[in-house]
Amino acid sequence: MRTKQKAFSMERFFLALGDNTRLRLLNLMGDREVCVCYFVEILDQPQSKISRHLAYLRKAGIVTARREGKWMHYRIVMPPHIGATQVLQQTLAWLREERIMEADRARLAKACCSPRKFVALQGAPRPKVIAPATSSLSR
Amino acid sequence: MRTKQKAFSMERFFLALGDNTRLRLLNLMGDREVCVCYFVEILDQPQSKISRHLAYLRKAGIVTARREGKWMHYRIVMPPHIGATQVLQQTLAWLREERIMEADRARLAKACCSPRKFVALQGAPRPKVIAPATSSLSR
DNA sequence: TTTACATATCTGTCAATGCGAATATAATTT
DNA sequence: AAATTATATTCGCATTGACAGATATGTAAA
Repeated sequence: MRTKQKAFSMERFFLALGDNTRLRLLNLMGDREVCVCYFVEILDQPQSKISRHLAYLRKAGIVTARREGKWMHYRIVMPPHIGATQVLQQTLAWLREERIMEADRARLAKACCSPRKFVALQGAPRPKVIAPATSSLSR
Repeated sequence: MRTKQKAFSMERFFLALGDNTRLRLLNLMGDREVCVCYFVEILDQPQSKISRHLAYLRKAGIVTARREGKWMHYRIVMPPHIGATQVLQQTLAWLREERIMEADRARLAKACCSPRKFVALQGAPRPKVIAPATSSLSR
């Protein structure tokens, strides 16, 4: 059983966005579900670092995880407040406009199209576009 | 001469929003210019704490200060990136919807209407609505 | 059940930030 | 110029969070 979630807080929400690695992760997710192994390859950072930041985002209520065999897939979920949802949408739009973020997305696209070039990704499940993330409020 | 500003960074921008005191300050400013003494009274926190957080917001490029005699007035300025501007606007909208933030604004309104009830505010310059904050981009 | 792989968590260290208390600076008044 | 008012900065300490490296857990394959 998962440890009890702290109540959603505005402060925590913004703190979660206040780290470059986490912003890069959110940018890579965008509107799709991405396997952890892709993050590790694309960002070229130690796996433990990626995992820690994903956990942080999860605790802040910004992403959720789904296990599929030995792979974990992460995706963005809209937070339980309209206001937060709209801020997050704007943030994602902002990410789409940043050069560095664009470069990350390009590397991900490349890895998806020809995973053979990324030895570590042989056989890993590809990112999949998902239905537009909805706020937990708009049921 | 002011010490050199660090370049605007997305990370820094969100870190600046990731503190409850700073969110309350931004909420009180909204679309007006507010004197430090009002913040101290309304939030009922030590002056040094208020000042430190205002300095943080200033360094993050989210507010500017203007001196008028012995009083300092702070106001929100839109950051030098369209994306940041839009996120900030959404954030302010979100603040307007939060209960606790509403209560702060109510106290400010009260202090403005009858500063006599707030001894410390006798003679202090009242908050003034300003032209809608514009991004430094849209000159 | 052993092994291998993917991911998560723990450990120790370091830097950043929060805080109250005290002090410094700037403008105004006396 | 001294005293007063408004605000800013500094100090010492506690907390948080980032990091690399080591280790633990969960799942599947052999």
